[in-house]
Amino acid sequence: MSTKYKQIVSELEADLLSGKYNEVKKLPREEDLIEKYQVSRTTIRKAIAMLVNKGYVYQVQGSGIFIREASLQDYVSLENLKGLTRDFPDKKIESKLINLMVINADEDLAKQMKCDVGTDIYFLERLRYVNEEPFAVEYTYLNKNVIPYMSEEIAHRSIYSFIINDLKLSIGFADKIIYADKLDSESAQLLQLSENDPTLVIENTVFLTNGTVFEVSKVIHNYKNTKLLKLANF
Amino acid sequence: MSTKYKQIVSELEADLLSGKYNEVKKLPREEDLIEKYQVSRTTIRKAIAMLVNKGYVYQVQGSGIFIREASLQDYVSLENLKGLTRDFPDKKIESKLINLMVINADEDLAKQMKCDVGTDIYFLERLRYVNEEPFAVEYTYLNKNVIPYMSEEIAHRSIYSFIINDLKLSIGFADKIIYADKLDSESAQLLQLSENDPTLVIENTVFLTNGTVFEVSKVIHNYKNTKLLKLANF
DNA sequence: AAGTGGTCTAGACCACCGT
DNA sequence: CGGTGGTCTAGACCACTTC
Repeated sequence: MSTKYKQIVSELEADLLSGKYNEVKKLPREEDLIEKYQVSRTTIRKAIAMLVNKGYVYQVQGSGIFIREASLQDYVSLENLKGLTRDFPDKKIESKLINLMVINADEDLAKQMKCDVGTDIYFLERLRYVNEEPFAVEYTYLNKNVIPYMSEEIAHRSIYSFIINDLKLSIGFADKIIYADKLDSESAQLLQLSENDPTLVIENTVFLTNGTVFEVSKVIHNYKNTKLLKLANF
Repeated sequence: MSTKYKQIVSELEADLLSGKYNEVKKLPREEDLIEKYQVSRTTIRKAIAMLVNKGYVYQVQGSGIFIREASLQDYVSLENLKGLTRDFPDKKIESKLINLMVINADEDLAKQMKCDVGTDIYFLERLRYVNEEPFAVEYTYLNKNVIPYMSEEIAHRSIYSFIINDLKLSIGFADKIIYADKLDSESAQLLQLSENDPTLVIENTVFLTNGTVFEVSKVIHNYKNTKLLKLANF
Protein backbone atom coordinates (compact mmCIF):
# COMPACT_ATOMS: atom_id res chain seq x y z
CA MET A 1 0.00 0.00 0.00
CA SER A 2 1.33 3.31 -0.99
CA THR A 3 0.68 6.67 0.59
CA LYS A 4 -2.54 8.55 0.00
CA TYR A 5 -1.09 11.42 -1.99
CA LYS A 6 0.83 9.06 -4.29
CA GLN A 7 -2.32 7.10 -5.01
CA ILE A 8 -4.13 10.33 -5.82
CA VAL A 9 -1.28 11.39 -8.11
CA SER A 10 -1.44 8.06 -9.96
CA GLU A 11 -5.16 8.27 -10.38
CA LEU A 12 -5.17 11.87 -11.60
CA GLU A 13 -2.21 11.16 -13.87
CA ALA A 14 -4.09 8.28 -15.44
CA ASP A 15 -7.18 10.46 -15.83
CA LEU A 16 -5.14 13.17 -17.53
CA LEU A 17 -3.46 10.75 -19.92
CA SER A 18 -6.77 9.13 -20.79
CA GLY A 19 -8.09 12.55 -21.79
CA LYS A 20 -10.80 12.65 -19.14
CA TYR A 21 -10.47 16.41 -18.65
CA ASN A 22 -9.58 17.38 -22.19
CA GLU A 23 -12.84 19.19 -22.84
CA VAL A 24 -12.82 21.51 -19.88
CA LYS A 25 -9.01 21.71 -19.77
CA LYS A 26 -9.35 21.98 -16.01
CA LEU A 27 -9.17 19.71 -13.02
CA PRO A 28 -11.95 19.84 -10.42
CA ARG A 29 -11.37 22.45 -7.73
CA GLU A 30 -9.46 21.51 -4.60
CA GLU A 31 -12.62 21.26 -2.51
CA ASP A 32 -14.15 18.75 -4.91
CA LEU A 33 -10.99 16.65 -4.90
CA ILE A 34 -11.00 16.74 -1.08
CA GLU A 35 -14.57 15.51 -1.14
CA LYS A 36 -13.85 12.84 -3.76
CA TYR A 37 -10.78 11.38 -2.07
CA GLN A 38 -11.84 12.08 1.50
CA VAL A 39 -8.51 13.54 2.59
CA SER A 40 -7.34 16.81 4.06
CA ARG A 41 -6.59 19.87 1.98
CA THR A 42 -2.85 19.50 2.63
CA THR A 43 -2.82 16.04 1.13
CA ILE A 44 -4.70 17.15 -1.97
CA ARG A 45 -2.40 20.11 -2.38
CA LYS A 46 0.64 17.87 -2.08
CA ALA A 47 -0.73 15.63 -4.84
CA ILE A 48 -1.44 18.64 -7.06
CA ALA A 49 2.07 19.97 -6.39
CA MET A 50 3.47 16.70 -7.75
CA LEU A 51 1.41 17.10 -10.92
CA VAL A 52 2.63 20.67 -11.26
CA ASN A 53 6.23 19.50 -10.94
CA LYS A 54 5.70 16.86 -13.55
CA GLY A 55 4.41 19.53 -15.90
CA TYR A 56 0.84 18.23 -16.18
CA VAL A 57 -1.02 21.20 -14.72
CA TYR A 58 -0.65 24.73 -13.41
CA GLN A 59 -2.65 26.49 -10.76
CA VAL A 60 -3.98 30.05 -10.98
CA GLN A 61 -4.97 31.68 -7.73
CA GLY A 62 -8.62 32.58 -7.71
CA SER A 63 -9.31 30.65 -10.86
CA GLY A 64 -8.50 26.95 -10.89
CA ILE A 65 -6.25 24.08 -11.88
CA PHE A 66 -5.53 24.10 -15.61
CA ILE A 67 -4.12 21.40 -17.84
CA ARG A 68 -0.82 22.11 -19.53
CA GLU A 69 -1.19 20.67 -22.96
CA ALA A 70 2.35 20.07 -24.18
CA SER A 71 1.69 17.21 -26.55
CA LEU A 72 3.93 14.58 -25.08
CA GLN A 73 4.04 12.35 -28.09
CA ASP A 74 7.33 11.68 -29.80
CA TYR A 75 9.34 13.50 -27.17
CA VAL A 76 11.66 12.08 -24.58
CA SER A 77 10.52 13.72 -21.37
CA LEU A 78 13.17 15.08 -19.07
CA GLU A 79 10.77 14.73 -16.15
CA ASN A 80 9.91 11.03 -16.11
CA LEU A 81 13.34 9.55 -16.50
CA LYS A 82 12.49 5.93 -16.21
CA GLY A 83 13.73 4.75 -19.53
CA LEU A 84 12.49 4.67 -23.08
CA THR A 85 9.79 2.19 -22.24
CA ARG A 86 7.99 4.95 -20.34
CA ASP A 87 8.56 7.64 -22.94
CA PHE A 88 7.26 5.64 -25.87
CA PRO A 89 4.61 3.32 -24.45
CA ASP A 90 3.12 2.67 -27.87
CA LYS A 91 6.32 1.98 -29.72
CA LYS A 92 8.51 -1.01 -30.15
CA ILE A 93 11.63 -0.68 -28.05
CA GLU A 94 14.54 -3.02 -28.67
CA SER A 95 18.11 -3.22 -27.45
CA LYS A 96 21.05 -4.89 -29.06
CA LEU A 97 23.77 -5.73 -26.58
CA ILE A 98 27.16 -4.96 -28.05
CA ASN A 99 29.34 -5.38 -25.02
CA LEU A 100 29.00 -6.53 -21.39
CA MET A 101 31.97 -6.90 -19.10
CA VAL A 102 33.28 -6.21 -15.63
CA ILE A 103 36.05 -3.65 -15.34
CA ASN A 104 37.85 -1.97 -12.47
CA ALA A 105 37.26 1.73 -11.89
CA ASP A 106 40.21 3.88 -12.86
CA GLU A 107 40.83 7.16 -11.10
CA ASP A 108 38.55 9.16 -13.34
CA LEU A 109 35.62 6.74 -13.22
CA ALA A 110 36.04 6.30 -9.45
CA LYS A 111 35.68 10.03 -9.01
CA GLN A 112 32.59 10.17 -11.19
CA MET A 113 30.99 7.23 -9.38
CA LYS A 114 32.14 8.33 -5.94
CA CYS A 115 33.69 4.94 -5.28
CA ASP A 116 37.18 3.60 -4.64
CA VAL A 117 39.70 3.08 -7.42
CA GLY A 118 39.56 -0.57 -8.46
CA THR A 119 35.90 -1.10 -7.60
CA ASP A 120 34.19 -3.67 -9.84
CA ILE A 121 32.04 -1.93 -12.42
CA TYR A 122 29.76 -3.42 -15.04
CA PHE A 123 30.36 -1.88 -18.42
CA LEU A 124 27.60 -2.18 -21.01
CA GLU A 125 27.36 -0.98 -24.54
CA ARG A 126 23.92 -1.13 -26.08
CA LEU A 127 22.36 0.00 -29.32
CA ARG A 128 18.75 0.96 -28.79
CA TYR A 129 16.01 0.91 -31.38
CA VAL A 130 12.63 2.64 -31.42
CA ASN A 131 10.23 1.23 -34.01
CA GLU A 132 13.07 -0.62 -35.73
CA GLU A 133 15.10 2.56 -36.21
CA PRO A 134 18.45 3.02 -34.46
CA PHE A 135 17.80 5.57 -31.74
CA ALA A 136 20.87 5.79 -29.53
CA VAL A 137 24.15 4.19 -28.51
CA GLU A 138 24.46 3.82 -24.74
CA TYR A 139 27.65 3.37 -22.77
CA THR A 140 26.68 2.47 -19.21
CA TYR A 141 28.74 1.94 -16.06
CA LEU A 142 27.03 0.28 -13.08
CA ASN A 143 28.59 -0.07 -9.63
CA LYS A 144 28.70 -3.82 -8.96
CA ASN A 145 28.51 -3.22 -5.20
CA VAL A 146 25.04 -1.74 -5.77
CA ILE A 147 23.91 -3.80 -8.76
CA PRO A 148 25.39 -7.19 -7.88
CA TYR A 149 24.01 -9.05 -10.87
CA MET A 150 23.72 -8.32 -14.56
CA SER A 151 23.15 -10.58 -17.53
CA GLU A 152 22.68 -10.43 -21.26
CA GLU A 153 19.06 -11.23 -20.70
CA ILE A 154 18.49 -8.25 -18.40
CA ALA A 155 20.51 -5.91 -20.58
CA HIS A 156 18.23 -6.77 -23.48
CA ARG A 157 15.20 -5.59 -21.60
CA SER A 158 14.83 -2.69 -19.21
CA ILE A 159 17.64 -2.34 -16.71
CA TYR A 160 15.57 0.13 -14.74
CA SER A 161 12.66 -2.20 -14.17
CA PHE A 162 15.17 -4.82 -13.00
CA ILE A 163 16.64 -2.38 -10.49
CA ILE A 164 13.30 -1.17 -9.18
CA ASN A 165 11.20 -4.32 -9.28
CA ASP A 166 13.72 -7.08 -8.69
CA LEU A 167 16.50 -5.49 -6.69
CA LYS A 168 13.96 -3.32 -4.83
CA LEU A 169 16.22 -0.30 -4.97
CA SER A 170 14.74 3.17 -5.15
CA ILE A 171 16.17 5.64 -7.59
CA GLY A 172 16.43 9.15 -6.21
CA PHE A 173 17.74 11.67 -8.69
CA ALA A 174 20.00 12.23 -11.67
CA ASP A 175 22.33 14.87 -13.06
CA LYS A 176 22.17 15.17 -16.84
CA ILE A 177 24.59 17.09 -19.01
CA ILE A 178 23.21 17.68 -22.49
CA TYR A 179 25.10 18.91 -25.54
CA ALA A 180 25.50 18.54 -29.29
CA ASP A 181 28.63 17.13 -30.90
CA LYS A 182 30.00 15.50 -34.02
CA LEU A 183 29.52 11.77 -34.39
CA ASP A 184 32.58 9.55 -34.15
CA SER A 185 32.88 6.83 -36.77
CA GLU A 186 31.88 3.90 -34.54
CA SER A 187 28.66 5.52 -33.31
CA ALA A 188 27.91 6.79 -36.80
CA GLN A 189 28.06 3.29 -38.17
CA LEU A 190 25.82 1.91 -35.45
CA LEU A 191 23.25 4.68 -35.94
CA GLN A 192 23.44 4.34 -39.73
CA LEU A 193 24.59 7.93 -40.07
CA SER A 194 27.79 9.53 -41.33
CA GLU A 195 30.86 10.48 -39.36
CA ASN A 196 30.72 14.13 -38.26
CA ASP A 197 26.96 14.26 -38.50
CA PRO A 198 25.38 16.01 -35.50
CA THR A 199 24.42 14.05 -32.42
CA LEU A 200 22.65 14.86 -29.19
CA VAL A 201 24.68 13.56 -26.26
CA ILE A 202 23.42 13.07 -22.70
CA GLU A 203 25.80 12.24 -19.87
CA ASN A 204 24.01 10.88 -16.82
CA THR A 205 24.95 10.37 -13.21
CA VAL A 206 22.15 8.52 -11.44
CA PHE A 207 21.75 8.30 -7.65
CA LEU A 208 19.72 6.14 -5.29
CA THR A 209 17.46 7.88 -2.77
CA ASN A 210 20.24 7.82 -0.20
CA GLY A 211 22.68 9.61 -2.48
CA THR A 212 24.71 6.59 -3.68
CA VAL A 213 25.83 6.76 -7.31
CA PHE A 214 24.87 3.55 -9.06
CA GLU A 215 25.08 4.54 -12.72
CA VAL A 216 27.15 6.74 -14.95
CA SER A 217 26.30 6.69 -18.61
CA LYS A 218 26.82 8.44 -21.90
CA VAL A 219 24.06 8.24 -24.46
CA ILE A 220 24.69 9.23 -28.07
CA HIS A 221 21.42 9.94 -29.81
CA ASN A 222 20.38 9.84 -33.42
CA TYR A 223 19.68 13.52 -34.10
CA LYS A 224 17.04 12.63 -36.65
CA ASN A 225 14.64 11.06 -34.21
CA THR A 226 15.45 12.45 -30.77
CA LYS A 227 13.66 15.45 -29.34
CA LEU A 228 13.71 16.13 -25.63
CA LEU A 229 10.90 17.90 -23.83
CA LYS A 230 11.59 19.89 -20.71
CA LEU A 231 8.69 21.40 -18.80
CA ALA A 232 10.09 24.14 -16.58
CA ASN A 233 8.49 26.03 -13.72
CA PHE A 234 9.64 29.40 -12.45
CA MET B 1 7.38 41.85 1.58
CA SER B 2 7.56 38.38 0.27
CA THR B 3 6.25 35.25 1.91
CA LYS B 4 8.14 33.53 4.70
CA TYR B 5 9.05 30.40 2.80
CA LYS B 6 10.34 32.37 -0.17
CA GLN B 7 12.56 34.44 2.08
CA ILE B 8 13.90 31.27 3.67
CA VAL B 9 14.57 29.78 0.23
CA SER B 10 16.47 32.92 -0.82
CA GLU B 11 18.54 32.90 2.31
CA LEU B 12 19.41 29.21 2.17
CA GLU B 13 20.11 29.48 -1.57
CA ALA B 14 22.55 32.31 -0.92
CA ASP B 15 24.17 30.30 1.88
CA LEU B 16 24.57 27.30 -0.40
CA LEU B 17 26.06 29.33 -3.23
CA SER B 18 28.44 31.08 -0.85
CA GLY B 19 29.72 27.67 0.23
CA LYS B 20 28.61 28.04 3.84
CA TYR B 21 27.79 24.34 4.18
CA ASN B 22 30.45 22.92 1.88
CA GLU B 23 32.41 21.30 4.68
CA VAL B 24 29.63 19.31 6.29
CA LYS B 25 27.78 18.87 2.96
CA LYS B 26 24.59 19.00 4.98
CA LEU B 27 21.99 21.56 5.91
CA PRO B 28 20.93 21.89 9.56
CA ARG B 29 18.14 19.55 10.53
CA GLU B 30 14.54 20.68 10.14
CA GLU B 31 14.14 21.35 13.85
CA ASP B 32 17.13 23.69 13.87
CA LEU B 33 15.81 25.56 10.84
CA ILE B 34 12.43 25.86 12.55
CA GLU B 35 14.19 27.34 15.59
CA LYS B 36 16.33 29.65 13.48
CA TYR B 37 13.54 31.06 11.36
CA GLN B 38 10.78 30.83 13.98
CA VAL B 39 8.24 29.25 11.68
CA SER B 40 6.18 26.08 11.66
CA ARG B 41 7.51 22.79 10.37
CA THR B 42 5.22 22.95 7.32
CA THR B 43 6.77 26.25 6.25
CA ILE B 44 10.31 24.95 6.63
CA ARG B 45 9.44 21.81 4.73
CA LYS B 46 7.92 23.88 1.93
CA ALA B 47 11.14 25.88 1.67
CA ILE B 48 13.24 22.71 1.61
CA ALA B 49 10.97 21.24 -1.04
CA MET B 50 11.74 24.23 -3.24
CA LEU B 51 15.46 23.65 -2.80
CA VAL B 52 14.99 19.97 -3.66
CA ASN B 53 13.13 20.93 -6.84
CA LYS B 54 15.85 23.32 -7.84
CA GLY B 55 18.37 20.51 -7.45
CA TYR B 56 20.31 22.00 -4.55
CA VAL B 57 19.71 19.34 -1.92
CA TYR B 58 18.15 15.94 -1.27
CA GLN B 59 16.60 14.59 1.89
CA VAL B 60 17.18 11.14 3.35
CA GLN B 61 14.63 9.92 5.84
CA GLY B 62 16.20 9.32 9.24
CA SER B 63 19.45 10.93 8.20
CA GLY B 64 19.33 14.55 7.07
CA ILE B 65 19.38 17.13 4.30
CA PHE B 66 22.37 16.66 2.00
CA ILE B 67 23.87 19.00 -0.54
CA ARG B 68 23.82 17.91 -4.16
CA GLU B 69 27.11 18.98 -5.54
CA ALA B 70 26.62 19.20 -9.28
CA SER B 71 29.19 21.83 -10.09
CA LEU B 72 27.05 24.44 -11.74
CA GLN B 73 29.83 26.30 -13.43
CA ASP B 74 29.86 26.55 -17.20
CA TYR B 75 26.50 24.90 -17.58
CA VAL B 76 23.24 26.42 -18.62
CA SER B 77 20.82 25.24 -15.98
CA LEU B 78 17.48 23.95 -17.12
CA GLU B 79 16.02 24.77 -13.70
CA ASN B 80 16.62 28.51 -13.32
CA LEU B 81 15.48 29.71 -16.68
CA LYS B 82 15.87 33.41 -16.22
CA GLY B 83 18.34 34.10 -18.95
CA LEU B 84 22.03 33.85 -19.49
CA THR B 85 22.73 36.59 -16.98
CA ARG B 86 21.66 34.19 -14.23
CA ASP B 87 23.52 31.20 -15.62
CA PHE B 88 26.86 32.94 -16.02
CA PRO B 89 27.00 35.57 -13.29
CA ASP B 90 30.76 35.95 -13.59
CA LYS B 91 30.95 36.21 -17.34
CA LYS B 92 30.52 39.00 -19.80
CA ILE B 93 27.20 38.70 -21.58
CA GLU B 94 26.54 40.77 -24.68
CA SER B 95 23.85 40.84 -27.31
CA LYS B 96 24.00 42.12 -30.81
CA LEU B 97 20.62 43.06 -32.18
CA ILE B 98 20.29 41.91 -35.76
CA ASN B 99 16.65 42.54 -36.35
CA LEU B 100 13.68 44.10 -34.53
CA MET B 101 10.31 44.54 -36.14
CA VAL B 102 6.59 44.14 -35.64
CA ILE B 103 4.86 41.48 -37.67
CA ASN B 104 1.36 40.01 -37.79
CA ALA B 105 0.90 36.46 -36.58
CA ASP B 106 0.22 34.05 -39.41
CA GLU B 107 -1.84 30.95 -38.80
CA ASP B 108 1.06 28.85 -37.60
CA LEU B 109 2.47 31.44 -35.21
CA ALA B 110 -1.00 32.28 -33.90
CA LYS B 111 -1.48 28.65 -33.00
CA GLN B 112 1.86 28.46 -31.23
CA MET B 113 1.21 31.67 -29.32
CA LYS B 114 -2.44 30.90 -28.64
CA CYS B 115 -3.51 34.25 -30.08
CA ASP B 116 -5.61 35.42 -33.02
CA VAL B 117 -4.28 35.47 -36.55
CA GLY B 118 -3.05 38.98 -37.32
CA THR B 119 -2.08 39.84 -33.73
CA ASP B 120 0.88 42.23 -33.53
CA ILE B 121 4.03 40.35 -32.61
CA TYR B 122 7.51 41.69 -31.95
CA PHE B 123 10.11 39.72 -33.87
CA LEU B 124 13.69 39.92 -32.63
CA GLU B 125 16.84 38.34 -33.92
CA ARG B 126 19.80 38.55 -31.58
CA LEU B 127 23.30 37.16 -31.56
CA ARG B 128 24.43 36.49 -28.02
CA TYR B 129 28.00 36.45 -26.80
CA VAL B 130 29.48 34.96 -23.64
CA ASN B 131 32.96 36.23 -22.85
CA GLU B 132 33.29 37.69 -26.33
CA GLU B 133 32.56 34.34 -28.00
CA PRO B 134 29.44 33.85 -30.11
CA PHE B 135 27.17 31.68 -28.03
CA ALA B 136 23.79 31.50 -29.72
CA VAL B 137 21.47 32.98 -32.32
CA GLU B 138 18.02 33.74 -30.91
CA TYR B 139 14.83 34.21 -32.88
CA THR B 140 12.21 35.56 -30.50
CA TYR B 141 8.51 36.31 -30.95
CA LEU B 142 6.78 38.39 -28.25
CA ASN B 143 3.06 39.03 -28.09
CA LYS B 144 2.66 42.82 -28.28
CA ASN B 145 -0.61 42.65 -26.34
CA VAL B 146 1.39 41.35 -23.39
CA ILE B 147 4.69 43.13 -23.96
CA PRO B 148 3.46 46.48 -25.24
CA TYR B 149 6.86 48.10 -25.60
CA MET B 150 10.21 46.97 -26.93
CA SER B 151 13.24 48.94 -28.02
CA GLU B 152 16.75 48.40 -29.31
CA GLU B 153 17.98 49.50 -25.94
CA ILE B 154 16.02 46.83 -24.05
CA ALA B 155 16.85 44.14 -26.57
CA HIS B 156 20.53 44.83 -25.99
CA ARG B 157 20.19 44.05 -22.30
CA SER B 158 18.04 41.48 -20.58
CA ILE B 159 14.51 41.22 -21.89
CA TYR B 160 13.56 39.12 -18.90
CA SER B 161 14.55 41.68 -16.32
CA PHE B 162 12.53 44.25 -18.28
CA ILE B 163 9.49 41.99 -18.19
CA ILE B 164 9.80 41.17 -14.50
CA ASN B 165 11.07 44.43 -13.02
CA ASP B 166 9.55 47.06 -15.27
CA LEU B 167 6.39 45.51 -16.66
CA LYS B 168 5.77 43.73 -13.33
CA LEU B 169 4.65 40.57 -15.06
CA SER B 170 5.27 37.20 -13.46
CA ILE B 171 6.60 34.39 -15.57
CA GLY B 172 5.03 31.04 -14.80
CA PHE B 173 6.44 28.18 -16.81
CA ALA B 174 7.98 27.14 -20.10
CA ASP B 175 7.96 24.22 -22.53
CA LYS B 176 11.33 23.52 -24.06
CA ILE B 177 12.00 21.22 -26.98
CA ILE B 178 15.67 20.33 -27.28
CA TYR B 179 17.42 18.64 -30.19
CA ALA B 180 20.57 18.57 -32.30
CA ASP B 181 20.63 19.58 -35.93
CA LYS B 182 22.86 20.75 -38.76
CA LEU B 183 23.66 24.45 -38.93
CA ASP B 184 22.18 26.48 -41.75
CA SER B 185 24.54 28.86 -43.51
CA GLU B 186 23.24 32.07 -41.93
CA SER B 187 23.53 30.82 -38.36
CA ALA B 188 26.87 29.23 -39.14
CA GLN B 189 28.25 32.53 -40.28
CA LEU B 190 26.97 34.35 -37.21
CA LEU B 191 28.42 31.73 -34.86
CA GLN B 192 31.70 31.63 -36.79
CA LEU B 193 31.21 27.95 -37.57
CA SER B 194 30.73 26.01 -40.79
CA GLU B 195 27.51 25.09 -42.50
CA ASN B 196 26.36 21.59 -41.50
CA ASP B 197 28.31 21.69 -38.25
CA PRO B 198 26.27 20.39 -35.31
CA THR B 199 24.13 22.74 -33.26
CA LEU B 200 22.04 22.42 -30.13
CA VAL B 201 18.60 23.88 -30.73
CA ILE B 202 16.08 24.87 -28.06
CA GLU B 203 12.54 25.83 -28.97
CA ASN B 204 10.77 27.64 -26.14
CA THR B 205 7.18 28.51 -25.38
CA VAL B 206 7.04 30.71 -22.31
CA PHE B 207 3.91 31.39 -20.26
CA LEU B 208 2.89 33.91 -17.62
CA THR B 209 1.60 32.60 -14.30
CA ASN B 210 -1.96 32.79 -15.59
CA GLY B 211 -1.18 30.60 -18.60
CA THR B 212 -0.87 33.33 -21.25
CA VAL B 213 1.82 32.69 -23.87
CA PHE B 214 4.02 35.75 -24.16
CA GLU B 215 7.09 34.35 -25.91
CA VAL B 216 7.93 31.77 -28.53
CA SER B 217 11.58 31.47 -29.45
CA LYS B 218 14.11 29.32 -31.22
CA VAL B 219 17.68 29.41 -29.96
CA ILE B 220 20.49 27.99 -32.06
CA HIS B 221 23.49 27.31 -29.87
CA ASN B 222 27.18 27.08 -30.61
CA TYR B 223 27.84 23.41 -29.91
CA LYS B 224 31.39 24.18 -28.82
CA ASN B 225 30.45 26.16 -25.75
CA THR B 226 26.95 25.10 -24.75
CA LYS B 227 26.30 22.43 -22.19
CA LEU B 228 22.96 22.15 -20.45
CA LEU B 229 22.55 20.79 -16.98
CA LYS B 230 19.34 19.11 -15.95
CA LEU B 231 18.87 18.02 -12.33
CA ALA B 232 16.10 15.46 -12.26
CA ASN B 233 14.17 14.00 -9.34
CA PHE B 234 12.30 10.70 -9.41
C1' DA C 1 -19.36 39.67 -3.57
C1' DA C 2 -18.59 34.91 -4.48
C1' DG C 3 -15.32 31.54 -5.97
C1' DT C 4 -10.93 29.49 -5.69
C1' DG C 5 -5.98 29.11 -4.61
C1' DG C 6 -1.96 30.57 -1.44
C1' DT C 7 0.22 30.78 3.13
C1' DC C 8 0.72 29.34 7.75
C1' DT C 9 0.04 27.12 12.29
C1' DA C 10 0.21 23.28 15.99
C1' DG C 11 0.29 18.84 16.66
C1' DA C 12 -0.03 13.56 15.98
C1' DC C 13 1.94 9.50 14.49
C1' DC C 14 4.81 6.65 11.27
C1' DA C 15 9.23 5.02 8.95
C1' DC C 16 13.84 4.86 8.21
C1' DC C 17 18.98 5.61 9.57
C1' DG C 18 22.59 4.98 12.49
C1' DT C 19 24.88 3.53 16.93
C1' DC D 1 17.58 2.82 20.89
C1' DG D 2 17.57 8.03 19.77
C1' DG D 3 17.72 11.07 15.81
C1' DT D 4 15.63 12.64 11.79
C1' DG D 5 12.40 12.87 7.83
C1' DG D 6 7.72 11.48 5.85
C1' DT D 7 2.67 11.63 6.00
C1' DC D 8 -1.56 13.49 7.49
C1' DT D 9 -5.13 16.22 9.90
C1' DA D 10 -8.29 20.43 10.98
C1' DG D 11 -8.63 24.88 10.75
C1' DA D 12 -7.60 30.08 10.22
C1' DC D 13 -6.86 33.84 7.38
C1' DC D 14 -5.11 36.12 3.04
C1' DA D 15 -5.00 37.24 -2.11
C1' DC D 16 -6.34 36.92 -6.60
C1' DT D 17 -10.01 36.21 -10.40
C1' DT D 18 -14.38 36.75 -12.12
C1' DC D 19 -18.73 38.68 -12.54
